[in-house]
Amino acid sequence: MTARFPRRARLQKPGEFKAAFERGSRLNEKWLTALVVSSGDSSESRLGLAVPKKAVPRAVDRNRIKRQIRESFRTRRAAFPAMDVVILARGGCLQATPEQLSDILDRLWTRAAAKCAPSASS
RNA sequence: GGAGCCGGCCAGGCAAUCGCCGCCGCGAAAGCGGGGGAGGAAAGUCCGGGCUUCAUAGGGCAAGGUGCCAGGUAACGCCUGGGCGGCGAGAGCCGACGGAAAGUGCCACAGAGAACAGACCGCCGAUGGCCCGCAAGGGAUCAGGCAAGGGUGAAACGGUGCGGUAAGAGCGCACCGCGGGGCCGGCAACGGCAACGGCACGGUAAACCCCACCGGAAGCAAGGCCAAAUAGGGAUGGACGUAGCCGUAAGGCUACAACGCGCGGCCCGCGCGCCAUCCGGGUAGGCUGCUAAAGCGCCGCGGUGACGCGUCGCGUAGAGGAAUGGUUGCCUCGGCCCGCAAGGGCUCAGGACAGAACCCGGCUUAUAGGCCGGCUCCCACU
Repeated sequence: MTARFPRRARLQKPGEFKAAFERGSRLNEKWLTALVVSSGDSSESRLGLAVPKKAVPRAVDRNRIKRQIRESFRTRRAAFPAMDVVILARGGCLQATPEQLSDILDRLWTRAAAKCAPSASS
């Protein structure tokens, strides 16, 4: 289970996204925003992606950015507490190099995990 | 060798490893194994179909579209062949390319005049006047004639030349153009031929319009099926005064003879109140539509060709908050550096345009680098 990313580790239902957007804590970094909520039913951490067409007009770029985020999540999620995270891409994220994006994501993961750790431990 | 034209094709390669999405097999499951997993444009959504639902007796009109002819096709605004016009030295390329003799409108500015036209400059002044002269004749230009030349314009009521004339004019002639008819070739668009007619008929239809053909609407979030919980609807049956409390439940106890709601202004009255089963609608959710297709490839036959027919082989992504990727190594191409060169080195965020969403046929647009075939022109050599 080291670095897998099966289907159940994703947010799939509109309700799950809605919960993150309405109740989640917002963590802002350059180009990306994370919406974190400690996951209710699942014991694993789950990821949802929101890359709006407005922020990234071309489909190729949207796919590329989603893949980069997923890859980062996949390799690190074993250390995460049970939480639901929605990563929201904002305008300008196309200018980020893969290295920059990866750094930003690392910061977001640690911040998100810190946010959820106390509630998960209790 | 250089310059260019046309058609077709590829879309960095191999390996290791960590992942993702379907399918098949094993497994109770976790998972494991096997095999498959973006494009030539998947894009723009501009046309044409299939499929689906709704509408529709039949037919007509309208909106909208198409527009040389013939063929191909399921169909098309596509493709092929042919015709005509334009461009190019050529290979070739480009063209909304039906009708202006059905009608209506418009043709600005400039210009004298713009559609059954017109005389600014100009030319002439033969003829009739005028002046000079004896006369022959000469002169100016009043009447008048002309439209060749100048000038305007996108366009000036055929063009060029010769004759002709006072000057001119299709006035006459030759050639070219034009016209209607004839003959010949062609399925046709159209082309050719000789004679005839002195020329009549300006342009504009991406202006209205006329003619011919097409022409119902919306789209896979189409549409079909299954269907939890909660609330509500209907039917049937049962229990039964109602409310509270106790009990897992069957039921028991207490209180009131009364209550609440609906019908109604009020009373009487009537109905409902609890439980079970069934039915239909329908939400979340799930399944389906969903990929075998007007499919692709080889060969043969028919056809100038688009394409058609036949044999054989292949069977090719199906997600659904949406997979098709990350990392590393080697090679390749590119870039940069060194070198006269062969070659060597650097190891770079360098590798075009771009990501399927029901499926096909087209069109249009984007596209690094490269390969193959055919053809044209120029230069050199033999």
